[in-house]
Amino acid sequence: MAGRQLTSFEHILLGLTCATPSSGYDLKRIFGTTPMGVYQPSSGALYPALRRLEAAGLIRERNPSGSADRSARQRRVYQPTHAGHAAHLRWLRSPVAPATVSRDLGLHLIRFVMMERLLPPADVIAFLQSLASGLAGFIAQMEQYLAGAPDEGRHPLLALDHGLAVHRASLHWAEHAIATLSGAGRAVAESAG
Amino acid sequence: MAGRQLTSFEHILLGLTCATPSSGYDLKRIFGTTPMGVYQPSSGALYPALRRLEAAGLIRERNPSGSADRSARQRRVYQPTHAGHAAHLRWLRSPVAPATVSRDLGLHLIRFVMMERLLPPADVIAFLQSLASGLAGFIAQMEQYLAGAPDEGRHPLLALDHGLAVHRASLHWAEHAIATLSGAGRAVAESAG
DNA sequence: ATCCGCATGTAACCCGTTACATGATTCT
DNA sequence: AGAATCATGTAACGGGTTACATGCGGAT
Repeated sequence: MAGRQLTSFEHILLGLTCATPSSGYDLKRIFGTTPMGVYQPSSGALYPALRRLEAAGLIRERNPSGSADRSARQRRVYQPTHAGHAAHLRWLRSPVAPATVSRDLGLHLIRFVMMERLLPPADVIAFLQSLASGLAGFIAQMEQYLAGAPDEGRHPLLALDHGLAVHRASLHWAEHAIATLSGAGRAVAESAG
Repeated sequence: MAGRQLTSFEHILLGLTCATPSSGYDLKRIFGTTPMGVYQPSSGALYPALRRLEAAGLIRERNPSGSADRSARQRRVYQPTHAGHAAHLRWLRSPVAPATVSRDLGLHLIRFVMMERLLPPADVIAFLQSLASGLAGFIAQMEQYLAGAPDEGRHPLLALDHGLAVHRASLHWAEHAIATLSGAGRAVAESAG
């Protein structure tokens, strides 16, 4: 069973190997060339994390079949175990904590990307709705704060405006995504029905 | 001189003590009740950081005047030294690295807030302009990536849309802030002239 | 007298960064 | 053969989190 819960980084690595079995180097390149490859993990973070996932029984090395262990190094390709796949799905389905919706927004976006073809459309919609709800709550809090405690100078007010603007953009995006995906889901369901 | 460069956290603590001399507990409460007090530093992070800043000669304890050192504990209020004030100003004036404009956006916002009344309006405007320029570059990169490598599924494209939306919101905010502050600055200059 | 909140501090643990080391494969 | 790249790994270091320890102050 789970000794302790995984790091965000470990969850992401697990998800990537679930999508396509990869070696550490592959994963590094994925982070490097991927859309938002803003984060480039170091070797000292990547390989120990993979060993931890392996020790936890969530991923295993593919193709230990070659009998001769000579030249056994070079290109360890990892793939998820049953437990690993289950853990990944659990992570994808874990609820959006309203309190951390702002801080973990990037992580939620990564989860959203990884949900495709692993979660039924209804679950994805529900995820986006809870994300939107959390964002709306956060925005409401900021508006309330802004109404209650003004007069700290122009810059703090402008910074609050920034927070409001970007979170409203996220909220609008979530609503747009819900509309897009539920529309497509309905179309698929209709064409199949 | 500077033994090593400071952490972002240390820079923020230094800036807060520059704004108003504070004890560790004060700082903790500031993080707790401040607008975006999303981050609540732990005692194990806060107090060692203050000691590091003290050891670096950037802050010092106020009021060691009371001759009796008995009950010398309780409520150590820190204030910046000359070197600390200078270091803070250097940090506020440090250029916006275009490559990290997205990752460090929150930090740049904090810098912006702390610039008020410490930096001349022209420097603030220049800061916002370089921030806007970096954001525009980042947006252009994302648009280019989006045009070049499509067809990875709907979710990745939507996630990219999200990134574009929030960074466009940041860019618009920066332009609005520039307009607001330069307008106000001009008005002040005119009324003074 | 005691309990609770203020206030500072410390130790164990974990993990990421930096920098370096090493072996295999491919190119010239 | 030699150089560059692929590919994995390790050691030192730094700093944050968690959890615990401690002491002072005011309230009942």
